[in-house]
Amino acid sequence: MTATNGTPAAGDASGTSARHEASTADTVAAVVRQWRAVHPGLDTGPMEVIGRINRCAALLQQAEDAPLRRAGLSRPEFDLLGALRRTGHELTPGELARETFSSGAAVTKRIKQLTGRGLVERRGDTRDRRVAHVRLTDAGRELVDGVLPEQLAYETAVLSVLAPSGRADLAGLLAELLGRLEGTMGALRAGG
Amino acid sequence: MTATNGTPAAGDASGTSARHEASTADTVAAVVRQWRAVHPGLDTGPMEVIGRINRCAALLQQAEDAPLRRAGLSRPEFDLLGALRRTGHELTPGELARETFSSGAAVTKRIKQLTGRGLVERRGDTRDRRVAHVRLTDAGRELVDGVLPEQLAYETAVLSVLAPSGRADLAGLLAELLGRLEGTMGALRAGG
DNA sequence: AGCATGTGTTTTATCTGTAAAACACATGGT
DNA sequence: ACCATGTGTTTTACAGATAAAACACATGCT
Repeated sequence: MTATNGTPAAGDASGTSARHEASTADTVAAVVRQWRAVHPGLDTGPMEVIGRINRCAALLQQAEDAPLRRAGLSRPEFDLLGALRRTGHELTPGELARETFSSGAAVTKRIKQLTGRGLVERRGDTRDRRVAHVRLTDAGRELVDGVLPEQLAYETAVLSVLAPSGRADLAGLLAELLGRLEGTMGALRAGG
Repeated sequence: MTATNGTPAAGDASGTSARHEASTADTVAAVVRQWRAVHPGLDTGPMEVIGRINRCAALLQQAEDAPLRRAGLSRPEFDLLGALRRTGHELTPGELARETFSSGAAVTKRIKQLTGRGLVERRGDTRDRRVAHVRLTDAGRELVDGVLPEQLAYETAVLSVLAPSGRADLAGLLAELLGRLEGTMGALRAGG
């Protein structure tokens, strides 16, 4: 254990240490401060949004795993079962892939897994024999219905660190960002 | 701070709230609507925040991969190199693991990879022969310094779908959430 | 009917991350 | 000095994801 580095910024020679977000001490703010010290010319603004979204997502997913794992489910598995539950009808593997934002191959594996555990069932389409239809078994539906309230309660507890108005504002801003993002995402493929 | 848009349906129990979010048609809103139809009693509020954070993170990471992959880097690799660059000094594998929020084993593999490509170098500690010290090579530093501006420009372009005030509000709210989350995360292990 | 083409799904090869064990070494007590 | 214990790092075994190819079948053209 080297005792030489007690303070985060090792070489803050110039007095350009901005004070904007000293009160909210999150890790991303510290990282941004470091970058600004090394590259004073760069606009680090986007980091404060994107870095925090990524970090929040990582922390929240880790937290969400807790109630899910008690039910023996991974998050992708729960997403698949949830898609079947909330749509209320059968879905094909392709539809499930689109609904859960994962690849077709991943969906195939998950269906195989979940079928083996008796949570979903498959049947072939009678018209088009390429396609399959996947539906929840009774056990699968009961599992989802049992886990979802726990999941939501847990999420509510996690988000209770924010005031209700803050939660609403955050949901609104994220909705705006996400809506525009999902609409625009094809426009900047090779841009820069 | 206050959202300047129409108030998003935070706790609307009656099912006639379809119009508010018709303008911001994001996928999460549709999913939440489906869940409310199936389970009218559940408070789906947290989904609108957490679901959107997860979805935004997925979309943004996919987008960020573009400029990174042109440099032949994955995001975890860039995070490792970036940690070395922004701290300005050598880091041990353990420090790198903490700094990049990944496991020690993953860091070991990445270091091996990046060492093979000549982007980082290792040396053993002379005092404590268990620990290693990792530093950027000149090529590694140049690669980071070349990629970072592209990365930030790309992120700026992606975030330009939001107004500057919206970006600031979002960054502030996420900072608050993240700061509290990072502080509290140990308190609700088995809670519900 | 026969064939080219497109679509839905699965398989294969490969890669990355993780948990748990193994390993290497320092440290402190005796 | 010796040993028990703790810490930093690496290895191992394995689960999971992906891209690309393979596969099965429908559809439309001739």
